[in-house]
Amino acid sequence: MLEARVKQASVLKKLLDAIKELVTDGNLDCTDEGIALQAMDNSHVALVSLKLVAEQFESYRCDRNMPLGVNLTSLTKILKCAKDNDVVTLKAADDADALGMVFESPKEDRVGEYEMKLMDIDQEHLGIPDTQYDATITMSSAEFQRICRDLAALGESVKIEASKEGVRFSSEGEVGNGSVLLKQSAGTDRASGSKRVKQDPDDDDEEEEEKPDVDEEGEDEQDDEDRPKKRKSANGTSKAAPSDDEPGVTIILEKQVALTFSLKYLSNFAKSAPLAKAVSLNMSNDVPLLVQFDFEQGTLQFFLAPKVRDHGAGRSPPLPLTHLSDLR
Amino acid sequence: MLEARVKQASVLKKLLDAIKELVTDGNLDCTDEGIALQAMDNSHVALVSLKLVAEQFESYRCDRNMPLGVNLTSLTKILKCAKDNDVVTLKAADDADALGMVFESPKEDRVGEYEMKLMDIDQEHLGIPDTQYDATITMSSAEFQRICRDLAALGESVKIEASKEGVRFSSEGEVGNGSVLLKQSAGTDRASGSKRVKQDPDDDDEEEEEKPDVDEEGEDEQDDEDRPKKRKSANGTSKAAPSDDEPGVTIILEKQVALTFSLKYLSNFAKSAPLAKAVSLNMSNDVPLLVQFDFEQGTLQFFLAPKVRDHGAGRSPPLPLTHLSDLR
DNA sequence: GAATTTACAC
DNA sequence: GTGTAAATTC
Repeated sequence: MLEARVKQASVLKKLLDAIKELVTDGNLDCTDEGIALQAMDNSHVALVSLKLVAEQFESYRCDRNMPLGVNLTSLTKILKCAKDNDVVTLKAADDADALGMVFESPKEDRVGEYEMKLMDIDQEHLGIPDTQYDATITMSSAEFQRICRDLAALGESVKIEASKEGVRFSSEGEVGNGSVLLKQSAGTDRASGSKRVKQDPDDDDEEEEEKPDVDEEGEDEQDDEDRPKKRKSANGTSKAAPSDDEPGVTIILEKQVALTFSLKYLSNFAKSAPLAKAVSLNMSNDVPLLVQFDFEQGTLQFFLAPKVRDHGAGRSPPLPLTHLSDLR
Repeated sequence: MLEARVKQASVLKKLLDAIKELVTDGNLDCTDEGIALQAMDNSHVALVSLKLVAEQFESYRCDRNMPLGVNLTSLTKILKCAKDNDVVTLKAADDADALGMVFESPKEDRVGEYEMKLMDIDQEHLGIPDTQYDATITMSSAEFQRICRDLAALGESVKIEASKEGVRFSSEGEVGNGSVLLKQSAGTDRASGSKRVKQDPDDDDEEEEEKPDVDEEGEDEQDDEDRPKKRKSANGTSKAAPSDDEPGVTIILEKQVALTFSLKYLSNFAKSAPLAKAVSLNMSNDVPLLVQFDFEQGTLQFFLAPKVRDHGAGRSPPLPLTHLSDLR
């Protein structure tokens, strides 16, 4: 049996807003480690992977592994019945054909109890390889969303180029061309040589926590320019930039990378911005992009294969990620 | 002749927004006591009864009784020509075939004059019986609206169950089931035995006025729990809970009641929420529900017959209230 | 919260 | 085709 308690309904609402347009049905895989959802998007082009870790629930109990097949549209409808500050308890009996949800107002003077029918979903569970990425960009998720929205007005795809100085997003279309260059924030230049460039979802560090005085090695290249005094610890790929207010831009670069992606999908990924102040874009040539949002309760990852290099002039659809091997 | 002056056009606007979807035409019955409108909804399932009392107008004069047949859609259009803070004067000559409206800005630097054609409407005037209700729930009108909206996403009808501990709204549908339980606020437990459970539209008490130090009898059952310290005076059925900020939930119970109603209609009633912070739900078994909003200028009542008990599984339309006798 | 757009209903 | 209500966006 499952009983998981979440302090703020708003977290779940934001999660569903973030993925419901990409995925309509999926299994909530409940284990003693937490709740995970992994699914291809409806056109089998992108992969969504959500992890909510058990420790970050207000309380969590899951006696046995169970995949709960949910329709995300229905789940969204029911979550709309919760106010943002409500405490949410997810409940499922071992043999349940329904997911129970209890919404309690902070003052405990209102209790909503809802039950949603479950469905059987064949789960092609993809083990996601622990890729070493050539380039990892950490930036404000809001800024990422803005750039996607702006460039989507111009063209269908965006070229993302990561270099030592910064990252450039550019798009071409009928009305015109556009590009946005984000320069790396001061004091965060981590060029090649560092072997910390990896995407490791099992990393135990706290997310969204600033630890300003625990900067490790690698500070030698840093010089104090009169830039915004946001110093990012940038400890690993899967970790978003610290979030005092607005995260700066951090680039960890093994190798220069330039890849082109469908803006339709990136814009969809960017809808997760309310979940986390920072987003990381992880790229290697000819490997699917990983767009990752780390928030207090867990991690939300999106994978998208790059477009083939420039034949078809942006008209070619993104590569489908149908098989696990495609993720390599 | 009629000449009635209203300080705030917004009150009339909110009133029209509240009922225009239910009723398209009706008679404004003008007497020296005030202005009343009573009409069945367009499908003759619900009854709307509005009373604006003469004393609560800024000035009021009505020499002889006259029913002014108005099209509420047209009236809404004309009221949109008034700003919320405008002073509105309604004018009608004794033999008038038109209703005159004057909108004056608070600074008196703008005057709008409008005239709306009247129509002849056969008025089947229903004397509404002064029912004693088994259960009277007073609660935040906004919360009532929220619950109707939430449950309408799940099913077509809602079961309302009033008991001593609280009131439960529940609905069942394809996606799932849902229920909301509101607990009675602390210090307001008024169980059976009290003979103050009646719906009396001629009650002279002030509405929406807190009189905190004039609590009458009936406080004996009250114990001080460490709940929110809103103590409601709960003086009578037709009186909404006091409204410092958010009214708590008050239940006056003669007898436990459980009735099922069409959510489409209840959601429509709930549109009156902007008129009053509190709403009262008055129920007896097999008798139409009374949903009542008390505001400074008067009272707005909605009556709706309950659905027949559970054959047809929520598909049966609500009972029409075609005849007065049905209201008993 | 307001304004716009879209969808539905008359 | 018009007008209103709901959904979405700013």
